[in-house]
Amino acid sequence: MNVEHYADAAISKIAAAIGEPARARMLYCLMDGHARTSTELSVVAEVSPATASVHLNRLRMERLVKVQAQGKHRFYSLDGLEVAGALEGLSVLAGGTRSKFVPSTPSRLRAARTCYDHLAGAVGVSLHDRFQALGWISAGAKDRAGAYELTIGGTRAFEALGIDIEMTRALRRRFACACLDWSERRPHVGGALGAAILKLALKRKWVVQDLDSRALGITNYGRREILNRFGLRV
Amino acid sequence: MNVEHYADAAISKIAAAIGEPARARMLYCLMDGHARTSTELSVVAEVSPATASVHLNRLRMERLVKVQAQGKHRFYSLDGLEVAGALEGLSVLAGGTRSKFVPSTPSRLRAARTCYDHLAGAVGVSLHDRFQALGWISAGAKDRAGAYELTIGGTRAFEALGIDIEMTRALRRRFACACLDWSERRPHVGGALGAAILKLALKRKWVVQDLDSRALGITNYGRREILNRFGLRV
DNA sequence: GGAACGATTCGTTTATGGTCAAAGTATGAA
DNA sequence: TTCATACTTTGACCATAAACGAATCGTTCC
Repeated sequence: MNVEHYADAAISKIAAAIGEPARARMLYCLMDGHARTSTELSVVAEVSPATASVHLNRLRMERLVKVQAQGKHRFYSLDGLEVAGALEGLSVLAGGTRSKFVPSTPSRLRAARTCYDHLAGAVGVSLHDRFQALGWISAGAKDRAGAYELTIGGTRAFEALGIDIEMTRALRRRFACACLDWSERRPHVGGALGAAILKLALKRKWVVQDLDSRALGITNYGRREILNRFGLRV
Repeated sequence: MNVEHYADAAISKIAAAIGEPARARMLYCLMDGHARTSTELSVVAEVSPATASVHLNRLRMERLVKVQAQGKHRFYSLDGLEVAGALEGLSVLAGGTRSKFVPSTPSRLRAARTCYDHLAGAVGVSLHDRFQALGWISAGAKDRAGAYELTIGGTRAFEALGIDIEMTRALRRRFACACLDWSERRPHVGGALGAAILKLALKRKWVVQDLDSRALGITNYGRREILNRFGLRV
């Protein structure tokens, strides 16, 4: 086996991994920072699940994506910010001066949107910051990067809003974690707690879901509620 | 013809262009910022001139390199800093943390080296600045970007050093131009005059050439001469 | 246990694209 | 003009890898 150890060879392998339409579509889709299953990505890439699996395996070999098993699902996501950085470098070339991939999405996506199953966009980030400022959540232990602990006050507050924390904790997934929002470049609340918050916001009609996109519309009622309850003007 | 107009498609085409070993070698080689002929690049890429030509044509289509015809030579160089930026983004992934392409070249390259057929590196840049300060060369007309004019004093001075200016002018190539030095990020003297200066420096044994690289060694004699003649400590 | 589902592996087909020899074009030198 | 050099284009060949159906593996839910 001929081991290549020159930088240009390493670059070419990585670029080749990106340079296949189906794989590029997957990576581009994952640039919003959240994980997706191989089936979801096969739809995005417009290939069969079998083909998507092969592609994802290759991307994993090249350290472009990482995978996290969760029950019978396997969630794929970009393996680090450097990967997003490299993709952005390429997109600068791709788009000429009109780069900036995220702003190319409708601007309403920036205000509020779903990120897999939780609340993202400017609203998601604002809430995240507010929850921290109010002392409802706090950064978890060092060894569990990005995880959040719920404080006693936070538990009471979320319960008061109508979220069943005990049941949320019982779900087989990370309870609460920092999910990096690519357009905002700042984290919002992900995990089971994030999902519960989105569910609540939808149930209470603070936001309404766009059927064929990840965009969320904030209702006037929701705007008032968020201002009153969290002191946030959105 | 199905026109793709999504960013992921554009990214994949560009990444595919980079993701071929021979092309990656060419691009990586051009990251030092100076232009090379297709023949030179065919050696770097370890393919035949014909194959190199095909590759370079594709890189040109993707706006990764640009070409500048000069007599029967065609000089290829990276098409803009964005390209170097994108390549660096990839090299971060490729090399882990050991990226930084330019500093990876031996530090002696920074002192003095050849740039195609003329003198580059810190010494080349210093001399360029000194020639301007002494009023030997001056920036040419606006419409000939990067070209230099030789002043009357400069003509006398170079003639006194032993450079046949009339003959140098007769060569079918740009007489004198600013050649951007990637490691220094500042220009040195290129063109026929630059080549004549290097030839002189080699003939007078101010510098000696490393056989298997572009590095130049400055002799003690050369150090003294450059100090005496130009007032430069190198 | 077994049914249902998600995901991966295997085997085969197909096509894209890298390769170079040879011919062609363009420029410079004698 | 003629030759030499630098480079590109063309055409034919071949290897790599992308694609999918079918079979398999692994997990969850009755």
